[in-house]
Amino acid sequence: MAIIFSRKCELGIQAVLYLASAEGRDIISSEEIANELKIPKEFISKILQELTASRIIASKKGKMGGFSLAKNPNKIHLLDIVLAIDGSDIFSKCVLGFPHCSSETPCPMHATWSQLIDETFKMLSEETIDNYKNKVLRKIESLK
Amino acid sequence: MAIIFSRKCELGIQAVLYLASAEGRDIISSEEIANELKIPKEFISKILQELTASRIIASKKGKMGGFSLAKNPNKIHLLDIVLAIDGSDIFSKCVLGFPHCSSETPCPMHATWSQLIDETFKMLSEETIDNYKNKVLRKIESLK
DNA sequence: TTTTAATCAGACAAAAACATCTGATTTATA
DNA sequence: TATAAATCAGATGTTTTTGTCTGATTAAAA
Repeated sequence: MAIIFSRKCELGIQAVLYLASAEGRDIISSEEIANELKIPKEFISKILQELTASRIIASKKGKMGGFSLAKNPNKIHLLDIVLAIDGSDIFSKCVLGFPHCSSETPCPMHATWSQLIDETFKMLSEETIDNYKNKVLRKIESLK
Repeated sequence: MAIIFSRKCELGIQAVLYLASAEGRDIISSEEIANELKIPKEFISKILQELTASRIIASKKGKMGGFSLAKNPNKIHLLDIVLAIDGSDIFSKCVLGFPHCSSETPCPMHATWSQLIDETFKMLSEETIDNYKNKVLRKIESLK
């Protein structure tokens, strides 16, 4: 089966969007995020740790601890999260799995695929969490 | 790590392109394909079996047996191979992994992502094996 | 008719991704 | 100061994907 983003990356984006949507409320626990997004607490905790290490979000330990965005949501791009969790392979690796695929030794699909990937990269690097944070609450409603 | 096509799908496209590039030569063994593409014979054999079952390629059993395209290369689209091996999830599943994502209950990225996926679908459904078969030989040269 | 060389089918093995568990550490509050 | 509630770190378990192996079947050629 083909996939675009790993499960960890999907949930990482969901979680960051949820944190952005909770503006005004200082700190959110991993338990609340897990409950709202209907995903396992243990798994999202691991992902939140990775995002904290990448300084996309910040954590506060101890009682009343939890997570918050590390910067203004209009400064966090979708691309930041994708690179932090999945890395850059999707943008650089050969779509047909050939080794050393480049414009010098292109695979058959290199030219056509590059265009689509460039567009995808552009979108992810331009769109910010701020642009999406309101939409996530509506989606969460539909999960209930 | 994120991926687009599964490894089986990558190699499936490679193999079909190789068969297309060998026009005039009636039948090609899985061993030749494996040697040329520098991939394990056993693995590509399994993939060739799947492509045979989907009637994208045809097989001939027994001594001097092997594989050939099941139809004219300008009738085989990249999409046919992707659907046969990876299915349609990549075109229909939510990019953020939410359940039941649609234009009625869209995820935050639904609209932007749909555009990119539609373009990708269009490309894969329009481009034929015929358009790419010559390029694969040049790529194979670079593997040697 | 026997041998040889190929695909086919299904079981098996290894690696990666996904998910969970346990215990340590941190910090607010009673 | 003791307790409770949170993150953190690392080990462990499970599932999926990737890759391999074995034996059966098929068909060409000696």
